[in-house]
Amino acid sequence: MRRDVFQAIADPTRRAIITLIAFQAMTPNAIADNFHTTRQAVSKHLRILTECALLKQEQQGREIYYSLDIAKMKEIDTWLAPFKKSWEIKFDQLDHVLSTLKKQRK
Amino acid sequence: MRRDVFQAIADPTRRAIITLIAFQAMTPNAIADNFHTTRQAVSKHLRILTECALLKQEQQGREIYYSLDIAKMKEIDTWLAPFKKSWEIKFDQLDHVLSTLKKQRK
DNA sequence: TATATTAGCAACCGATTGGTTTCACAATTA
DNA sequence: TAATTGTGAAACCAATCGGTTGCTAATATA
Repeated sequence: MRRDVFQAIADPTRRAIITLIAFQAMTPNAIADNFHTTRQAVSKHLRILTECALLKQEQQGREIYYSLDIAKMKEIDTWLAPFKKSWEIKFDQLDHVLSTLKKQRK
Repeated sequence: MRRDVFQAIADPTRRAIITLIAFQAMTPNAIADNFHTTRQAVSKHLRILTECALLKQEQQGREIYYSLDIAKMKEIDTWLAPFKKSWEIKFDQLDHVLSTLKKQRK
């Protein structure tokens, strides 16, 4: 089945899973503990996220650790990039102020 | 009906519409000319995009011009921002950090 | 060896999706 | 005024979605 990153992140539960495992790899059971659904439902979400390469699997004994593939997340940003310029121009002045503040802090 | 930006951009036709009208406002008929679907199908997409505030309408006589609300597009970038930091680090560096963390966990 | 744990798959279900055709209505134009 | 044009809404349809329950396979543990 053809999977699309944009279709994958359309579901709020899947976005929550992405945020959840962003820092550390987790097993399906551990992930499911964070949601009010069955383990099987979460398993389906993991399948969809894995099929579009947003998630990587690493088997450890009978456990499978799922982790986020940051490179694939960049795909969303790539699509967004052309539009991004528009709002960056709008907040250009603010950006300038912020970067100046950062430099001063360092 | 509850509309979500992420659900809105999940459809490839809707993403194409966004790209199409990014530069200039267009009428439903003009937009529909660019797709192999009926005008009514495009009208539905425009409704969904408008409901989640990605599109703005401007009536001119009997014509309605649709334009992109760039500010709403930023919402996607906002969700992406925390992850963005990860891929902005050089990838080999990130890989090193991650593998070190994994080894520490074991 | 027997039992418990971890995980994915299959079948089913109601709701939603994206599409179509048909229709209604307002604004332009002949 | 009558016909045309631009648009949205309604009704319908097959396909997909997110969820459930029940099952099987593999690994770990008593």
